Amino acid sequence: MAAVRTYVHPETGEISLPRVLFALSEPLRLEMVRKLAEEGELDSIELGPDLPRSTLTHHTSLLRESGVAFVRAEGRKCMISLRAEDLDLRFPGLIDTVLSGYKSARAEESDDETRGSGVEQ
Amino acid sequence: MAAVRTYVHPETGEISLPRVLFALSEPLRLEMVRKLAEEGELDSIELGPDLPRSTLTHHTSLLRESGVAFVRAEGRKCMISLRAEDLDLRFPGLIDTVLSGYKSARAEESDDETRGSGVEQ
DNA sequence: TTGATTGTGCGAATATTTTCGCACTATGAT
DNA sequence: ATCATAGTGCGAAAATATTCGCACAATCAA
Repeated sequence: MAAVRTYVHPETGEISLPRVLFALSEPLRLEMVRKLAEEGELDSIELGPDLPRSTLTHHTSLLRESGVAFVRAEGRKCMISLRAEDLDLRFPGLIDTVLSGYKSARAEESDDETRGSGVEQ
Repeated sequence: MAAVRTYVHPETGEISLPRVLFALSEPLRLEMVRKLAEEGELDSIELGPDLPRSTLTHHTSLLRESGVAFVRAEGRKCMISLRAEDLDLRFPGLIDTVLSGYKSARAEESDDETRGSGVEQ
């Protein structure tokens, strides 16, 4: 037999704005969310290849508990996806504006690096 | 003479997304930001009438340092305003979507209260 | 069944945040 | 000058968050 791993998720209507913002305020998690938005469902190792496992679990749990991510067991793996539709129902436009702001700030940073170091491709 | 109180603010281009999200992830500060958005410039006491002064200073400093609020001395008072234009230049739409999400979640909560307690106005 | 892989949960160390009293400075009113 | 008011900054306590080793459970493959 098999006690399949299950995960509890807040319902869409119960997702709390401060908790979502808090989840997104951590650079590591913000980057995870970007990956999920761009690449769709990922297993947790793809989400944080260099992190110790227990640290990874910590962050994915936080994303799940805050309503940002949906988690399901798939064999040994742990598949994670962004709850984009739910978030958009609950807080319309939020994830999009956060991610596009993140993207443009990142683009700017790599500009800086390129100019600052004289690196040219 | 008089060493007038001055406040340092990050430039628009230096405002960091995680820091802004973190600033907004605290319920107390989120409520402050809502007040600032709705009522315009306020002095710090209007922003947190029931808070101890040093706690108030802590939160307004955090809002200022994260680029969310602009602070200026006015006599003895400390006038605080939302850096709405700067934030919108840096992270277009962010503050609006956060505040409208906050508003609708709040509306829903008071719905709950009303229904739950049978209170009717 | 054995072994390798993936994830979980505990517990402890560390770091960060929050709260707030208190002494102090700046300002304005009398 | 004196007094009351508003705000700041320090420092300490408490609360939270983060990191991660380690033992363990679940799954799959051989």
